[in-house]
Amino acid sequence: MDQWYASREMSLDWRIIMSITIKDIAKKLDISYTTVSRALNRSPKVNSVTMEKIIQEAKKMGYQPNAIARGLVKKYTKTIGLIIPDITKSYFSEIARSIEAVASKQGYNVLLCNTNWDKIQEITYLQMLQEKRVDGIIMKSVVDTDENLFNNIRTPLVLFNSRAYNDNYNYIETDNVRGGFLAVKHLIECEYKRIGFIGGKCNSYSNNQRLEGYKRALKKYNYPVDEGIIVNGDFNTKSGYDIMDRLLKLKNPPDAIFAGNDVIALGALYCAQEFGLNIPMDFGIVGFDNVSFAKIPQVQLSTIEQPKYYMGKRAIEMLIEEIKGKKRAKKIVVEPKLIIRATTRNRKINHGRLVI
Amino acid sequence: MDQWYASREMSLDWRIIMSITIKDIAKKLDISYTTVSRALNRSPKVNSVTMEKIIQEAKKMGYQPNAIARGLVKKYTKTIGLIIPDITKSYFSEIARSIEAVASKQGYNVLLCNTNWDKIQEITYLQMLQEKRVDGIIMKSVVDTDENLFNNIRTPLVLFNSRAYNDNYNYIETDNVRGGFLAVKHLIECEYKRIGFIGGKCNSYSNNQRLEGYKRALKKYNYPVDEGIIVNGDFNTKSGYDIMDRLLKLKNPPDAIFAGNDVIALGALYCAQEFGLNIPMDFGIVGFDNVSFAKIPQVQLSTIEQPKYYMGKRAIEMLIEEIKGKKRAKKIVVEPKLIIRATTRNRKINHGRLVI
DNA sequence: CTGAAAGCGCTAACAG
DNA sequence: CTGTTAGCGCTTTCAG
Repeated sequence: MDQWYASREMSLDWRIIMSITIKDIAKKLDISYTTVSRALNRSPKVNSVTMEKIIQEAKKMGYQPNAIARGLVKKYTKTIGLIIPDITKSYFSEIARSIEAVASKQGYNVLLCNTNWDKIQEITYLQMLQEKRVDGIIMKSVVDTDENLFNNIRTPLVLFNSRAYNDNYNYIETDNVRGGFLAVKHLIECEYKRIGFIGGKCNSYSNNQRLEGYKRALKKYNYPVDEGIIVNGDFNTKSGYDIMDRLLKLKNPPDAIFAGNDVIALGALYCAQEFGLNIPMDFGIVGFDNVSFAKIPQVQLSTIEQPKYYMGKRAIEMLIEEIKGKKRAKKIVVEPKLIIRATTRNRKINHGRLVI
Repeated sequence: MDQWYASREMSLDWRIIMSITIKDIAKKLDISYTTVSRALNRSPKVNSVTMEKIIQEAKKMGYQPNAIARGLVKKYTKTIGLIIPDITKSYFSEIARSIEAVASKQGYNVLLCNTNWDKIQEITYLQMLQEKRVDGIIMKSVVDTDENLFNNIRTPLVLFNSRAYNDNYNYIETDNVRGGFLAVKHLIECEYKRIGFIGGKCNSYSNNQRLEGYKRALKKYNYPVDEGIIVNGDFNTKSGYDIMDRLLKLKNPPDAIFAGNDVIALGALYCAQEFGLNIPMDFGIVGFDNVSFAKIPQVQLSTIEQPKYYMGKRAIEMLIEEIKGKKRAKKIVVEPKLIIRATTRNRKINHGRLVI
C-alpha cells in the first residue's frame, strides 16, 4: 500500500493529466480511502465533520468519480441503449427526445444507435450495447415480422411499434387499427363520398393495421369497400404523388384519401393541388403520425397523431421499472388522436395562426 | 483461486442470469484465464489450436466480453458524448446521424445529451459524461458568448457552431458571413431591387455574422444598406410572419428578403403568400440552414445549406484524431452552399419533381 | 464511526 | 506459447 502511494507521487505532472482518485484524496487527508468513498457517497455512518472535510478536499482537488469503476462493482452503468432506424425522421427524434429527457431525469444516459434500417447494424448494436453492459435497451426493430432475431438478449428490453416481439419482452405501440378508423370516420363525417387509401409497403404490419381500421370504418358507416381505390406503394412522398395521380385519373376517382403516413399524404396533397383541386372543399386528405412538417402553414395536414412524447415516456418508464424490479412482458397500447387541420372540411384554414 | 471457482459453481441458475466471464470458460477448459483473454483478443502469441478451441467454447457458452472491465484497465470506453440543444430539430438530428454513423464505423458509441437550450443541463451533462469517462465530447453549446463555462474539461472536445470556445478546444463552424453573402448575391442576381433582412435574436453570434454577410453583399454590388428593412426578432416562424407583415406594410416595402434561418423564412413566406404576392416573381425569399421542410413541394425554399453531413463527419474525425494523438486546437470553417428552389426567380417551380 | 482486505472482470508485465 | 501476479478505481463485508 505504502509502496503504491510512493509510486503515485513520482510525478506531479501525471496527477494533472490523469484524473485523481479517492486514494489521492485519502492520502492527502491521511485517512483510509474507504472512508473517503463512504463520505463521497454521503454514508450516514461517517462523522459529519470528516465528511465535510473530505467533500471539500475532493472539490478542491477537482475529483471526478469514476463511473466505470463503480459500475464494475455495482453491476450497473446507469445508461440505456436506444436503437432506432433513423434519428433524422421527426417521428423518431421526438420519441428519442422524450426518452432522453425522462431517462436523464432518473440519472440514466442514453446511447444512441441509428440502424439506418439495416438488420445487420441492428444486431451489431444489440451486441455492442450488451458488451457495454447497458442497464436496458429500447428499440424500434427494423424487422417487421415474427422472426426472432434476438432471443439471446439478457438485458431488460422494450420494443416499440415493432412486430418483432415475443412475449418475453415489453412492448408499446399505438393502436393503428384505431387510428385508421378515426381517420376515416372523420372523413366520413366531413361528408366525403368516396374515400381511397394510399398505403406504404404492403408487407408492413402497421400499414396493414391502418388499412384494417380504414375498412372497419367504411363498413361501420355502410360505405362500400372498393379495392380499386386501395393501393399500396412505398413510404415516401414520390409514391404518394404517383399513386394519387393514378387515382385522380380514374373514371370514378375518390374525393378523399386516407394516407398510410404523413410523408405519403404530402405527395398526395401536392398532386391534388397540381390538379387544381380545392383542398379541402373538393378533396380531403388525412395522414398518419403528425410529423413535424404536418403543422407548417403551407401544409396544415389533418392527420392522426401518435402521442410520441407519451410513448417515449412510457417506454423508458417501463424499462426502468424492469431494470429495478425484473418483471417482464408488460404490454402497452396507446390511443392515437385525430388532429384536424386544413386538408379536411369543417375547418377554415388557419390564417395567421402559426404554430411551429 | 480454487476457492473462488468453487463458489462460482454453487448455483447453476446464477450462471444463467449473470453473464459468464473469461474465468468461467478458463475453468471449463482447464487453462489459465490469461490465455483465454489472449485468445479472445486474437493475440498472435497463442497457439492456434487452443485459440480456436477457446473461441468455440466462448461462443458455445454465450460469452459476452465486459467492456466496463476492459475500460477500467485500458482507460478508454470507446464512447463519445454528443451534447446538443434539441435533437428534434432537423439541423441537429442530421448532424447527429452523421456523427453517429462515422463514430460507430470506428467502433465508438455515442451518448446523446439533449440540453433543451438549458445552460444548467449543459453543465450537468458535461459532468456526467466525464464521470462516465467518455473518450471525447462533441457539443453545440447553448452559450453563445465568450463566457468560459467549461474550463475544467479534461476530455478531448470539439465544439461546433458555438461561440463559446477558447483556443484550447477544437471547433468547426460554417462560414456564416459567407453564407449571408451568397444569399444576398443570389437575390441581387435575380434582380430584386430592395432586399430586406429578417433576423433572429439580435445577440446571436451566427445571426449577426449572417447579417454581416448581407451587408457586405449589398455594399459590394452598390445597393444601399437601409436599416429600416433590417429587423431582428426571434428564431421562429411566428416572428418571421410578424416582421414580414410589418415590412410589407411599409410605404416602401422590400421586394425580397434574406431570412436569418429557414424557420423564420417559412413564416415570411406564408405572410407573403397571404398578401397575395406571387412568389418568386413579385417577391423573393432565401433562408438559411436547408432544414428538412425546406425541400417539401409545398415550400421549396431557396436557402443556404450548411453541409450538415460533412460537418458531423469532420467533427467526429477531429475528435478521434485528438483522442488518439492528443493534439488540440484545430479549427475548421466550412463553406456554405446556395440551394436554389422556388422562392427566388430564374427557376421554374419544380412541378412533379419530388425530392423528399 | 473507521480501516483492512477482498474482489468486480479484465489486461499487462514478467517469468518460465 | 502459457501461467502467475498485480493492478484499473471503486464498493462492500467484516472487524475493530
